[in-house]
Amino acid sequence: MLSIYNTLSKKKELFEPINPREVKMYVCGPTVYDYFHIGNARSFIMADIVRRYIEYSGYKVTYAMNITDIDDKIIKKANEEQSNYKSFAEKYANAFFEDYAKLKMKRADIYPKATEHMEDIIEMIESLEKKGYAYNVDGNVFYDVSKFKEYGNLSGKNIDDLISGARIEINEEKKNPLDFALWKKAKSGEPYWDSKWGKGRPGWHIECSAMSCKHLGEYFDIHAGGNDLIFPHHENEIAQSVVLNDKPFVKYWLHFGFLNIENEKMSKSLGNFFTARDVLKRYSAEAIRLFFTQAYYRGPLNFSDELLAGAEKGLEKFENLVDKINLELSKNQTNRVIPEIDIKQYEDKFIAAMDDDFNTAQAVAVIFDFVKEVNRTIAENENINTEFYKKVKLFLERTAVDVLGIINFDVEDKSANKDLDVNFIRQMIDKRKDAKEKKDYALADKIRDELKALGVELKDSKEGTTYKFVK
RNA sequence: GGCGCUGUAGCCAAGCGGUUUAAGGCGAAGGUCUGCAAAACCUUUAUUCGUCGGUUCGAAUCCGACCGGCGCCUCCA
Repeated sequence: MLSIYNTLSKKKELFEPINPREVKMYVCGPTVYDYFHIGNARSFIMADIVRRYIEYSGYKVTYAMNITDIDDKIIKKANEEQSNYKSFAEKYANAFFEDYAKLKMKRADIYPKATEHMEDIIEMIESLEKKGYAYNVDGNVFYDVSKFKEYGNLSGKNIDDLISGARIEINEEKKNPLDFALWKKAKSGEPYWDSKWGKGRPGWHIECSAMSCKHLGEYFDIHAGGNDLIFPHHENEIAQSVVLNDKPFVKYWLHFGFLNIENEKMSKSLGNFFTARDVLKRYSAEAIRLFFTQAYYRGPLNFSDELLAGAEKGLEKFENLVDKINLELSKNQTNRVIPEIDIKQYEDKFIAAMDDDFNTAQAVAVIFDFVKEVNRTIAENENINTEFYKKVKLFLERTAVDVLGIINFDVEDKSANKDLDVNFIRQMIDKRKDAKEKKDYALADKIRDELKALGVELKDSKEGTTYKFVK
């Protein structure tokens, strides 16, 4: 049975979805004003794994990730570039989808955009106003936090402490410094939508309440996001949705730890970030995912080149096995031995690990243990039946591919030199074989070195020489 | 100041009361195989879990104090 740490109760809880076979999940997506960084990627990837594991567990998951395509930063940056906010946001939304796919994340079922839900948002604000939880000050509409008794439950804060805190902005229009904007009046030149309060745009928090409600319902199973969203974003969403729907909002709240650089939070404002796009130029998606899965999703994690390189190295162990499996599968050898391997045991361990609040580090360890046993079995047995490789592949596909996304069975052309002719490689291998038979090792090594320089690595085995492309 | 996270080998990181005289990965050392490589496999690499006390038959795991790192409280994954 799966248990999940719920930020709301600050405990691990047994996962029991509202509907027995179906899970509704909402993840706070990007504000499309820039490329997302590798820290953002950690949240998205871990959310992706949570979703995939729940699917693996037998549930149907409806997964929604919002795209915030109107907000202050978008307007500001679009202005700086002298472009229209709409095409500006679209450009980065497209970039988001590209990077998202490159990181091997499974597409959400729906990507609601704020600008496409204006009617729902406005309706919600009107309704909040009607219920007495919102007030209009000259075209700016605020949520009256003092009216909502449970405010602070998620983040473990209480209103009095927050008020006495010195870091809250002073805004003359607000009754209470904690009140937050539901509707922002448009300044001249800013994009706007018409409403009963005048021309303006929605505050950030209301869009998630509106879109999650519309696409997942008033009360749904999982809402996830980075740690920094707990307060005020998610707290505010709760305040809005609970009042509007008069029922609880979300059953399980999941929050992801930060990715740090030298023990400091990676963030746009600190400037210490790498875009996912740039990191992907140097490391494979699988290495990035392996790196993230080797740590607990809730804790902080340091990012460095050295660490990523280590993950990339660890991945080679998988890749070599994958190459071997693909090769064997192409042969279809029957009437041979099928060595015994207790796959069930590994699957049980994998499930036990993931069931324990998505302990991916443990799950990855199970995969490494499995791979080690498979390699040992291959080394110790000759004439292995293809059936064995099929079983091994099936297990890896179900776990390391479909859930964790750290292994890839598809043959990818990693060659830096795409013009290399395969026939040429074959010829060189044959030539080297002759040289080896004549014990002309100097020539054999020279050929191997030359191919290596072209990005082709040779491997000799009893069954002949194989090659693979390397970066 | 309030709330929360965190301190385990050279590095990263699981474990959170007995099944562990502490998983897994990277790195390092030795070995098997090989003409040599590469890969793979085998062996070694924490008598110890920030420090000091306490609870317990038993603690890395619970409690207390102390020391250190980080985050949120303002937009932020």
